[in-house]
Amino acid sequence: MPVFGKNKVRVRFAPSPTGEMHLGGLRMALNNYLFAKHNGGEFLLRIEDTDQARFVPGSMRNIIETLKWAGMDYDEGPVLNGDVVTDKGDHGPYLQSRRLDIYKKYADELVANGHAYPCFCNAERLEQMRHEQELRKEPPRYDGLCRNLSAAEIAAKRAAGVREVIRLKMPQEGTSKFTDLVRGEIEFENKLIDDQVLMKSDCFPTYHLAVVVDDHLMEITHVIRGEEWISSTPKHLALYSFFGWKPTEYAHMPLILKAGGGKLSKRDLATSAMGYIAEGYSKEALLNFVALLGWHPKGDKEQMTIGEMIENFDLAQVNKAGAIFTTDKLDWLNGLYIRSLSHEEFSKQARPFLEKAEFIDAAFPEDKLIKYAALEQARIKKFTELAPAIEFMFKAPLPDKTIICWKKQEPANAVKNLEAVLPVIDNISEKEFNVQALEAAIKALIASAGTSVGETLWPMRVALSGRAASPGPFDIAAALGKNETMSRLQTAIKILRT
RNA sequence: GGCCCCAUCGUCUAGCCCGGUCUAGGACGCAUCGUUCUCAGCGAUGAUACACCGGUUCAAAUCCGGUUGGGGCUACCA
Repeated sequence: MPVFGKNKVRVRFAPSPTGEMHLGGLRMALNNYLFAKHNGGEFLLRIEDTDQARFVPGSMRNIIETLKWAGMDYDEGPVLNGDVVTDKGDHGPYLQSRRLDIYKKYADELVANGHAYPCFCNAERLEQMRHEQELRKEPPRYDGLCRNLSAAEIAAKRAAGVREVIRLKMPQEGTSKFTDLVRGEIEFENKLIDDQVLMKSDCFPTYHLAVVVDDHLMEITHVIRGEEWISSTPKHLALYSFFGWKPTEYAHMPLILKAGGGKLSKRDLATSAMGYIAEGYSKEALLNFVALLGWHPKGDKEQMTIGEMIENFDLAQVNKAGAIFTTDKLDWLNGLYIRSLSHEEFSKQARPFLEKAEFIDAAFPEDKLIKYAALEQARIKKFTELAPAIEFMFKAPLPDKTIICWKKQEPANAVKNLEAVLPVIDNISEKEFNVQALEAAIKALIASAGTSVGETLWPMRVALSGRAASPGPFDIAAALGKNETMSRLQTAIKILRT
């Protein structure tokens, strides 16, 4: 296991509770988790709820539940007991809204040391300022009006009750550079970087202050986050330097893009991570799929278990370009997963979907369901496709005459062949009514008649399934049982005779 | 507009750091064939990519420069 410095690797997943966790979040969490586990380190969860305007109640619960469902247990982070949030680990609290006094203390320290300053500009002035800058074709940024206020001026503003924020006093010379673990060296000119607001007028910190303070206090060693944060990294570096702290390592992951290009938003995804589960995807396939977005293991093996992903994960193998999100591979991966299951396990996992669709009830016998579900196991890509696929097993079909006949087959010929099948099937005992016995008996019948296989098997299969495309006739018959098989064949004969 | 990041099949990507073994590999998807009553599955085969222009070099997907294109940031959002 590689060890980074003297300290144990500690990484965090730090989402904002602004809605349900979507695939982008699941992917970021997974990248951090895999990195931690690969290096024998720790994985923490921190909730970045510093924007009261965007806060969505219940989203923290969704995040915690999604992580739990995905099997990404965090070593430290918030824990929900009913509606009460407690902390697991000794670097808490893990909700930023519960750390306000901490941020205040560090912001004050920055001001005291001349690395930050109170700013009294209101929203209107700021907007006006930006507008004018735009007209002059200048980059919009804070003009530094409050940068060098005297103590007396500050006192006067405060006495007058003007709302204030704390701004970072970004150095105006030199450059900031850092080595990104996936991109190499990145450099910015300091004078181009804005005096970022650190503390808002509601006394909440902005992301920039909170992330640096928390990552330091929580002893985070590696920040693995989205590429959209690259341009704010110099601000974070400045803070580390002002506090006299050692910055974390940085790895900026490529973004997931929507089909036409552009950042993937909640709207584009339509569904949350849990929504994909409701759609019938498995955890295994989803995690595997999401891991492959931007990362590729050495070698050609793309289907991996979580254990294999942990073993193989390497930031050096992360791609720099953004990945366009399409679900073809997810469907394939899910199909592989479904086919890898035993019939029993498949039926067990599929059952909740069938019950939820009110397709069967809780009383439906398990052994029967195993047989029915097995018929379509190799044919479906997600669990939600099972109900419509096996519906014919529950409801005897009334197929159209033209479908029952094979190719150009005459109805009379189909009737003849189905009638020949009847006694053969009747001859098989209930006890031996299985695929092998059925196949042997019926193939023998066809051989002795000297006809082509299709003119018997096709009408028989359609009689049983009602569909042009379906599982094979012997499989259906065996699952259906003798009585129902006989009955469906007779029904088909009647239809053909009308 | 400014700053930053990026650029290989339709998509996810390998290769790029350490130039020749790349007439560019794999996977998904697609097509065809085989197995087969059908569908699925499985097996085989096939089509499709180094954005462009220069430079360095005996040799460039790989190094350098530029162009173009895409993306991100440019909030008292994260």
